[in-house]
Parts: sequence; structure tokens; C-alpha cells
Amino acid sequence: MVRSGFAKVPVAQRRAIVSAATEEFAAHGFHNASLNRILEATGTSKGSMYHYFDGKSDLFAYVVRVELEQLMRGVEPLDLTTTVTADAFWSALATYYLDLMSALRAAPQLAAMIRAWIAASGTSEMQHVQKELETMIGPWMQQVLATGQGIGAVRDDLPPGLLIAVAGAMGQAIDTWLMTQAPEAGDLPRLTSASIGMIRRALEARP
Amino acid sequence: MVRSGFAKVPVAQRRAIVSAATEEFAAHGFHNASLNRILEATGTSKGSMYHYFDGKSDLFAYVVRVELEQLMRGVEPLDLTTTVTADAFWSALATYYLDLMSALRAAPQLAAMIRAWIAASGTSEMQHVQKELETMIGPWMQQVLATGQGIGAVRDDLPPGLLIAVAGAMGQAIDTWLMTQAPEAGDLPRLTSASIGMIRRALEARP
DNA sequence: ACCGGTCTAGACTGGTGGTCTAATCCTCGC
DNA sequence: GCGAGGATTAGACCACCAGTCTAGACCGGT
Repeated sequence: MVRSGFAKVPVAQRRAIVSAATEEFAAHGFHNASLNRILEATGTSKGSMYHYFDGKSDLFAYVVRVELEQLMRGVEPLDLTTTVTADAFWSALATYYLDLMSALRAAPQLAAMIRAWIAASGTSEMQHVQKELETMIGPWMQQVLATGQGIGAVRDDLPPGLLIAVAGAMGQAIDTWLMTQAPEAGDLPRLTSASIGMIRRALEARP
Repeated sequence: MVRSGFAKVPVAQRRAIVSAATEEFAAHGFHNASLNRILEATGTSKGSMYHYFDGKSDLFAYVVRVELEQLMRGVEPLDLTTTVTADAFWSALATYYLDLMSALRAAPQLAAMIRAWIAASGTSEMQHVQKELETMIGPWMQQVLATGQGIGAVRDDLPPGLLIAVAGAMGQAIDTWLMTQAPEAGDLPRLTSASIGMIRRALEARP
């Protein structure tokens, strides 16, 4: 967890650190990013940095969180209060997903950062980072899932954790495939909606 | 790629190196594994090791390959030549998947190794490892996919690469969920078959 | 016997993340 | 106004890392 001291540091330097760290992590991934380079780039001393953060992965977690929050802020939040049919539920999810994807497409550095996060997740140093971010996103996902099950859009014959894991993995795989393959622009909407369709197929309740 | 010299080294030492490396990688993951520790454990000198392998990730690729081959050897190969209906195709896949999973469950070190590989994949050092292993598995997957499409079991309205990526990600997510959550033994068959069912739902051709 | 290439040992390099101590700053109580 | 003492900073230092390099051992062919 980020140490308390960081809140007191002047905004300018805080922003400088976050920006330099984002750049470094986005460019080199977590493991090949150099803390020393970030220090050098921002003129921060090691003592100060270790006063602000518990270590490299802590800084990484903080930066990812800040960037994710910024991404979320730029996207119309998902509103499921008015959806009462399965079709409405799934199409609301699809538009939300499309929004997120296009926001990501507009912020390549953020996208690189997220890719760095995905690439490093699973490594042991990332476990507490994962946990921290899960507490940020997990409840939201669980609520979406519960809503979907409530209106009969999502199956409820399997453990919620498994459903979330599978859905997340599918989304991740689709994202990276779309990002790296970069199909012709004309094909993109069809591919994205078909991809969401796959998730729906896997998760929807069957009569 | 592994250097030619390694083939000439005595079997005993070769096995010692592979075994020590497996242990190290399985225990610490790729990034936190220490080449020096492997050298120390096997009494190999740095000069020799770098004579055998191009570096840490090269050794890792070799070890993963050896272990994977061993896993495959212990499992009845997938035979799709006699399957002509979609149901037969999917059930053949399901039994094969179950075989693999139980073989993995019986060899925890191998499982740890594979988890280490999955965790590290995506990192930049792993790219050539990925490529090497993909040339080992990729054609097989493509052939399974093509067979499935041929008999109308698998959809063909999306790019093969996307289908493979999604199926692989789903399998991975299910595997890790099953491994880490370790549900009661009684539930395992139901969960596995339901999981395969999810993959089928996402990928099967619809009338 | 000796020559030449192959293999081995391990010191060495430039880098890493993280720790530690000494100094400075800054905010309080007085 | 000023001094004490905790919070903050600087950066030397540590153990360790993957990878390079050189000097020599080994060994088969002539």
C-alpha cells in the first residue's frame, strides 16, 4: 500500500512521478522497468521514493490504479437499473465494453500500461497488486453478475468466481487479440460484437 | 535455441540440470528464479552453462519443452479421425481435456512449472519462448480447429486465431480456478464438464 | 608429440531493488 | 524568537543478478 507521505508531496512532483513511472512501465513492462531510471528522470532520491512507496511493485500498483481511475472517469458508467430483459442486459454490457475499448484506443500510453499490467499479472510480486485492484473492481463485477442473474440473463449453475474468471479471461484474450492483430477498421465492429457474443454464449442462462 | 553442446554432455549431468532448473523455476517462477542457484545446485560453471544455452530464458524454454513432452507422452493422444458428429467431437475433446488435467494433478511439479510459464508469458523475455512453444502446439490446435469446422462442430465466422486465443484463455482461466479453488472432490467432474461446456457454447457452430 | 579447436572455470562488469545512516527541514511548544 | 524533536531527504552502500571474457585444461587427429 502507498505510504501516507506521498499525499503531502507537492502536486507538481507527484504528477511528475506518476507520469515518469507510467512512461517507464508502459515502455518496458514491469520487470524491465528500472526504478533508478524513474528516480533519475524525476530527480527524486531513493530515500524519498521509499518513503512514499513500499517498493517497485507498490509504485506500480499505485500508478495502475490512478490510470485506471482516469480511464473509468472518461467513460459513461454502466447503468443496469433500467434493464429488465436479458437482451437489454447484454446489449448494455456490449455498449459499455465498446466505450471502454474506444477510450483505450484513444489513450495509447494507458493501453500500454494496462498491457504491462496484464503481462506481469500472475508473477508473484504482482499478487498484492492483483489483490488491491481486485478489491477495486471485484465488487462491481459481482454486482453486475448478480443483476444479470436476477433478471435471468446470466446462468447461476456455476460458482460466481468461476464465471467472473472465465469472463475476464475471455475479455482479456479478445482485447489483446484485437489490439495486436489490428484488423481492418471496417471489420472492427463486427469482430467486437461477435466477441461479446461469445462471452454471452458462454455465460447466458439457457432455458 | 539450445546450443548444440548440450547434447554431448553426460546424461546424468543433463538430467541434473533439467531437474534442478525445473525445481528452481517451479518454485520461484521465471523472473525470481536464480540461474546462479541452478549452477550452484548442479555444480555447473557459468562458462559451461552459457555454452549449453543462450541464457536464462533459453534454459527455461528447453525445460518447459522437455516437461511438456513428458506430459504429452503420458496421455492418450487425441484422435478425431472417427468423430463425425459435433457431439462426438466435443466429447472427444472433453475426455482429452480431463486426461490432461488428471495427468497434471498427478505431477504437481510439472503443474507448477506450467503455471510459472503461464505467469511469465507476455513478458518481453518470453516472446521467443512463446514462439518456440507455439510452433510446437500451434499446428496441432489449428488442425483440431479445422477438423471441428469440417464436421460443423466449430463456428467458422470468426478468424481462427481469435477462436484459438479465446479457447486457450478460457481453458487457462478454468484450470487456474480449479487448481487454486480446489473444490470438493465430488464437485470436480461436474465443474470440469460444465467448464468444457462453456468453451463449447462459445465456439460451437449454431444452426 | 604437438597442434588446434572445444570446453570449462570463475573473476569481472554494469546493473538491479532495497536498506541504512547522517544530515536537513519544518513544525510545534514555549 | 528559538530550540527540540520528529518527519523527510540524500545518496552511499549492500547483496545479488544475468551475462561477458580470458586464461587455461582437455582431447582427438595427425
